Amino acid sequence: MDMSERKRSILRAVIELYIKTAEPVGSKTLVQMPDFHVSSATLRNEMAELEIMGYLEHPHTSAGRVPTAQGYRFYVNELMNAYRLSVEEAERVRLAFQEKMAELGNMITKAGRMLSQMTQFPVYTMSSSTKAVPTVKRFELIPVDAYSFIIVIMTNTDVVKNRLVRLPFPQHPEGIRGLAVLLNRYFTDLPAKDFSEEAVERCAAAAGGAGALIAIVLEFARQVLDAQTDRGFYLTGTSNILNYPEYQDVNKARALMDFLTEENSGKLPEPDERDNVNIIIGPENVEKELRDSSVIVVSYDIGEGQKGVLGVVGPTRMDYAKVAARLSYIAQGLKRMLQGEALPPFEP
Amino acid sequence: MDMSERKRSILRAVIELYIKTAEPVGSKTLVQMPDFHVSSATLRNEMAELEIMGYLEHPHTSAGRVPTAQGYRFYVNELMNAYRLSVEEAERVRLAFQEKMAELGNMITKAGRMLSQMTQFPVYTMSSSTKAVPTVKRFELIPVDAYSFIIVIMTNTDVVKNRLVRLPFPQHPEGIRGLAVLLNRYFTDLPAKDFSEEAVERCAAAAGGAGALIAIVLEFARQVLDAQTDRGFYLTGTSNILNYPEYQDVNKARALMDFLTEENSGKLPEPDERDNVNIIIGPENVEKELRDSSVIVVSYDIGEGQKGVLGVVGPTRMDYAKVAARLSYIAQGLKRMLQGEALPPFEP
DNA sequence: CTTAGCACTCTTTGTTCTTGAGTGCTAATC
DNA sequence: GATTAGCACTCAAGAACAAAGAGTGCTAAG
Repeated sequence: MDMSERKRSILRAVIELYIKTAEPVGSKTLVQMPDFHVSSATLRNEMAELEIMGYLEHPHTSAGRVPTAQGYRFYVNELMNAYRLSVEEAERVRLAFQEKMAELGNMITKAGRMLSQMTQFPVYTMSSSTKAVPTVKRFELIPVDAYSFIIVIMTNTDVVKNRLVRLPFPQHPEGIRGLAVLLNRYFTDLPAKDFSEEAVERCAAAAGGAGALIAIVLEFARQVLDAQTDRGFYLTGTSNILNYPEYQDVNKARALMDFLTEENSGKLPEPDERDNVNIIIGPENVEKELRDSSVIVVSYDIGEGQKGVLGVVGPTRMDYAKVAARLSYIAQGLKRMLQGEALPPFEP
Repeated sequence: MDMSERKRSILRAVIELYIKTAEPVGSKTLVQMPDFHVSSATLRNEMAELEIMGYLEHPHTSAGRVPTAQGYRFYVNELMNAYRLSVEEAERVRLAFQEKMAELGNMITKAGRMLSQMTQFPVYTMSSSTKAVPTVKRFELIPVDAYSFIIVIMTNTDVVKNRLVRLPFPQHPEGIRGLAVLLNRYFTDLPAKDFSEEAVERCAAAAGGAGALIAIVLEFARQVLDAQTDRGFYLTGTSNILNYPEYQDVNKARALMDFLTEENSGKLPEPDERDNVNIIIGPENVEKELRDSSVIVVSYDIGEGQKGVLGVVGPTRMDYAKVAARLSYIAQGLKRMLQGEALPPFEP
């Protein structure tokens, strides 16, 4: 049984109708469409064959057809027309970008919120370091007054963090500056776990009076380096799923929502390849909690050694073309913003 | 009609049963309790009076009694026994604090997650500045190499932020250090909106070649100061509400969930007074989206000029005593952690 | 004041029946 | 050989109805 042109267009019609209505599609509905000039009986025969081929299924005898995961997959790979944002929509997004991002706050967070609002689906964002082990590239200690100084730490991932430290005893600014030199000598380009006791002692010996501060600085360095492996997880719009009939069953909704949390951020799909929009359909998901849902996910470059991940979660009946288009548009904008570029009216 | 001792204990029993079961409480159920040595008829009479007094109500003729908001209020004010965490529970929390907090990340966030897990309700946290207008207390510019330097900004709220700036043209370290002095002269203790054109020009004139960098530094300062008014909102455990029968109606659940978002953080209850556990019952809420729910909220001191808010949202049928106890226990722990104290086995 | 008793109300649950959408199959038609 | 008309069949969903059960309010007696 081969995939005739007519079968393809029937399959496409069934899927697109089902995406819109969430109702099983029957032969009668199809016959009313202007696209088909055949009788309902013919459509029934074709649909029966599509069912045998695995693209459609049947909740029960007297119901219309519903796409299977395999059906969606075929649709995504072969049938789907690329969705192009309308000029208005693209412009609206661009303006929102300009405006919202100017408010500062976390740009990534804001972009996630925008995307969720546009798609009406939950959206997750995270960033994951691609550089293997984070190390300190440079220590900087700035004396503020006799009782306090600021630690500034730059990592090999070009992240800069600081902390104001208050001391219970006065400390000479020169001692602090000297300590910085020593710290840079002993502890740069070293993963946190290699901050050895021994090195601390040698450094303390060289530092004299300021040696007592080493532990404080290194503790902060450890925290910063640990935070580098942090996934910076953010999630919005989960409650949107309650809008869709597939999650009217509270248990299903809860199962998905419980899964979509920071704790599980490591289990959420990440794209296999940079800048590629990945579509994972229902049972294709590794995690069983996602097997009834689909995920569209993309990654984008941010700074050196870091990539960002942006994903949309929804029912398998999801307008893949539209969501993918919006997702990649936002990712594109985000990438530019993060690189500090101005925002040209980028490609829709 | 006065509130006899017996009425009080009947009211308490009804409320506590209803909190446990979410089922209307009838006279038969009460008569089975060992606490009452009267007949069901007597209980019925008493309950009818409690209903007239406004503490109970009746979904329909043949149903048991359900507490009204007024009933809960009376319970909270007069009837409720303070709930004391068991030693085991307190100890468990203390250990979790020690462990989880050591992982760093945002302590407040972690505490929120713990509380949500303990109560099985959604929890929100935010911090709000109590100091009126944020200003820069001190600018610090650290030259890194000819093409880059780090801006460090300390605010009057003792927040320190920094940013690495790359320049398209080389800049002499001395010029940068000189600029720092000028910035501190012209722009400290000044709200962001008073960074006038005029002041920028005067400063630029004095700075010479490095004057071009003023705009960059001030832009960052503006961002930092704006972020100071940020509420640092965090929310967890929203999906928990789906566990409770009062939110089995998907529309109700969605209404609440849609309301519980960052955008509405300003509308969420904040305690009237520092360190006081506030209980807001159903219709007592200002926001109509919360009128079917209750909120327990507390604030705690963090650093100077900042207070933190920690709140729990749940159905009006909520174990007020238990939740309040847990909430304030966590808030207490959080406060200590944030003040950098070690964790003694604090009061349950 | 308390309680036993009883009629009454209203929700909940289960049952049965009907309706209608949609199918699969067969036989006739192009 | 592909298409179509026709028809019997299936099954979910909804309506209508009945029965059960929980709980009430009231009355009259203790």
